[in-house]
Amino acid sequence: MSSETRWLNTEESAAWVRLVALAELLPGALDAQLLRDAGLTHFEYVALMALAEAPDRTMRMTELASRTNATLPRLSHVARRLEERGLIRRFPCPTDRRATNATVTEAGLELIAQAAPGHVGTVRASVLDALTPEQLQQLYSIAGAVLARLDPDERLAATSCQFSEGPTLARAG
Amino acid sequence: MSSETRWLNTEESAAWVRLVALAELLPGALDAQLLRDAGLTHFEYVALMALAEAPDRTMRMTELASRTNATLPRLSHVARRLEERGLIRRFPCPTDRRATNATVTEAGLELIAQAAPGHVGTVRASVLDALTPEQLQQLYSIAGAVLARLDPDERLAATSCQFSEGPTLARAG
DNA sequence: CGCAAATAGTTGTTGGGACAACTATCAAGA
DNA sequence: TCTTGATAGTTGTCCCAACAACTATTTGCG
Repeated sequence: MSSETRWLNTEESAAWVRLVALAELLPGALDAQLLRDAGLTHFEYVALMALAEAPDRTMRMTELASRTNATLPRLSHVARRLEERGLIRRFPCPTDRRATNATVTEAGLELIAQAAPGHVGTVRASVLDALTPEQLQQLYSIAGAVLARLDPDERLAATSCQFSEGPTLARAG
Repeated sequence: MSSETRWLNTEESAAWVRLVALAELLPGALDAQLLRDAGLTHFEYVALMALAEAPDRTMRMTELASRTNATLPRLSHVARRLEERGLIRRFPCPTDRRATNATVTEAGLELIAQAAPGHVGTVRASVLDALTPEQLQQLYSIAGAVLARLDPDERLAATSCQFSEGPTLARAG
């Protein structure tokens, strides 16, 4: 076993408590706004967004799960619900009959196009506007260092920019 | 309505994506280790720890809920489960018959004393050891700035040090 | 070819958290 | 005093995520 436990000193404890509080509150705040304004959880929003920005607005379930940091069972349940609401479609992959492809429908694109401004507003109001440009850069580095520990495979690192002024959502509107 | 949406620029988007990934992965990592090694969720661990460090190892349900950033219904359910496991006891407050006090039992103290080293190890391995002292200070400031937006009442700010080398856990052992 | 192992996905069950509804008690004021 | 409103807590219901079990297909290899 390990030697004597190295307890946290004052600075470590203070930073840790705040980080835990942040990790606890942030998901709820994101879900609350999106559910209220668009009837989507944050996870559903991210999944639809990932599909919207994929080539042909289509992606393999496994790849989508990886990009959104979800297990395949979780994504499967969510995909069923989204499909029932007409926001995505699923169809078997022609080249690999084990696989399933998912596509955002027009209704799905319209929904995220409608939801995006409010979501970005929440992101700014609750996080980005509270930080200086230096802190934004620091946050990037710190989160990167921690993710290297928490997510060694860097599945999430592959997540593309979800907020570009890009043409995807413009087309969707 | 608001004017044109200010979409995120490259730096903002990159930092945001990482922060979301961190907030998504961290709670699961903490729960996983504690559940595996002590049969406790991270929330249960924090609640027990808060009670262990309270005067008389006792706290009002409302205050405990506030310190752990839980709604009262959530805490009530958790408290019932912890009480069924013999880790806490609940009894009516003598001075206010609406209120309930919760106390950690000896078994509860023993469990967290046994769980604490592993938990601190996980905290170090997954977060603290990945950061420089400067980054630790930056994280403290950044999280503080964001919490001021997410948690304006600063309920969590009152959370005391949960990791001191302090005598509380020593007494518990 | 044929079989074992790995991969892709779905489904069922379980457990926890959010929310609403409810009871009980306290506090403030006419 | 009595009555209104606020406070403290519990309970019930619904929804979502974790996990395990399962089917189906593909791949690797003898």
